[in-house]
Amino acid sequence: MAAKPRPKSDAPDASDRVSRIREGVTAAILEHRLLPGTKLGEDEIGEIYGASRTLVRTALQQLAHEGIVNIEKNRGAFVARPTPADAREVFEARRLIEPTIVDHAIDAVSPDWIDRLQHHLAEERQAELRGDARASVRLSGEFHRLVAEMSGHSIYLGFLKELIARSSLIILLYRRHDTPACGTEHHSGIVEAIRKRDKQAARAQMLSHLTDIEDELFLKEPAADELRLADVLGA
Amino acid sequence: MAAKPRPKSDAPDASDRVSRIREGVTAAILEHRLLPGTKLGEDEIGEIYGASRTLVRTALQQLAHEGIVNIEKNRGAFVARPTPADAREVFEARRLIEPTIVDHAIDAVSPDWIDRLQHHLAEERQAELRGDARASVRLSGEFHRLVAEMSGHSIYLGFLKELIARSSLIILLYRRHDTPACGTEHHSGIVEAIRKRDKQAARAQMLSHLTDIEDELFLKEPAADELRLADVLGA
DNA sequence: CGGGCGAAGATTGTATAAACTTTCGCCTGT
DNA sequence: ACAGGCGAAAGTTTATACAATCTTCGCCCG
Repeated sequence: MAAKPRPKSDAPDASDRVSRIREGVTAAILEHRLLPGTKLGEDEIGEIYGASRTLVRTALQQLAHEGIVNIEKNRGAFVARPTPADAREVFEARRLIEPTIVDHAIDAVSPDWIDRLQHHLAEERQAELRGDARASVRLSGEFHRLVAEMSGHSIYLGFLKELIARSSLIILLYRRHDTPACGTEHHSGIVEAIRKRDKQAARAQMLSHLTDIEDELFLKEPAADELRLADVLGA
Repeated sequence: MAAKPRPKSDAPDASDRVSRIREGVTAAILEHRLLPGTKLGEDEIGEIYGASRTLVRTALQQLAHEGIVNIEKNRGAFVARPTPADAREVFEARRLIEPTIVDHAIDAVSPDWIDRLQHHLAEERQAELRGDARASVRLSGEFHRLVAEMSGHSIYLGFLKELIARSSLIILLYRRHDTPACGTEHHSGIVEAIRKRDKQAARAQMLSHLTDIEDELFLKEPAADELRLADVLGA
């Protein structure tokens, strides 16, 4: 069954050079190493990955389609800066989609998947324990992606990938305290519900988890740091 | 042909040459003039639109991301051929998202929007009356997009655009009879419910409308025409 | 001394050319 | 006659060169 005569074009083909660039930049954004508004010069990135501008451009266009990069004509690519309105839309969409995703995940549950989830939880706890904020942020998002992969719905998975990436930027911009981005114990509870095949509980916990995250945000028009100046003057 | 003297227009995308290609090809696919599996050669398209392969390639990559074109490495771009499993996922996603969209549309209702919807219904009826199947197919999809635009949710709108485009391919491949793709009278009923601000009725009618469409499909593994051979041998 | 104009530098947008992959016809050997 | 492989042709992928545009900084004028 491992035979893959024709790998689907959507496969996470890590050997592809464009994908390496895209995933590298995505990781940097999701780990909050690249801040919103940062200019992503084509030559600059090309130098780093040893690729020509053609490939860099392709990768940046994909990221723009995913909503985590803005491309301004004749000016270049920048890490996106979601507005509070964007933030509300993203979380509303997640509250709509993710409960349904866990439903399907439970339909597809298997010991193998439970193992994967538990292993992921262990990684999350480990990162949190050693105070690795970047890994924590990344793993928090990956948990949700893992559940979506488990559900087997490629459409929902694709949508959720976009929503998670944007959420990471939103949390960076608008969170109130320095609280850990995503409560690991919430994830643990969701895994428990999945293991018990308790759809009701899983949906409810996922929903309240998402609500908790959004409640930690301060979604007022003045963005986050010193950059509201740019917003006020640029609007 | 001289370049368009529109130097400062920050129009969304309509004046962009890449967008013209993308929208042209999209329209051809949505109107069922380009059939699934059709090869989309870069030279071929470039010739038609008077553009170099660079721009064509950009457009095709965007279409691939939207799911209506498959790009096979070193082989080229082809109009996508959704599987029955894809079809079920697409319609499940639509049943999840679109009722919520009409809810928001009702929150944003205004006489201007009602006018636009009514005008669209008139166009639909006109196309159906003169037996213009291609226009009917396109307008059916555009109705749903219009409601999504009305809702003001850019995230939902983006998702739905993808789902509508894929739906058009699915309907082409799997519909049972030559019934009109999308009942105009259903749309009319939905508009009425929106006009009356009756969320309950609007949601219900949208849901049953989508269910009706899916029920018209024959989603068995042997795809449509002669191409199941490729599936059997390729699996 | 402040502000606007203009040229140089830098960066992106587009086109073209080189390199590689696949495909298909044709030829040879059995 | 047919299977198998060689080779040219077509097409895609990547790189590079050129054109257009924006930004920056210096200079001149008020």
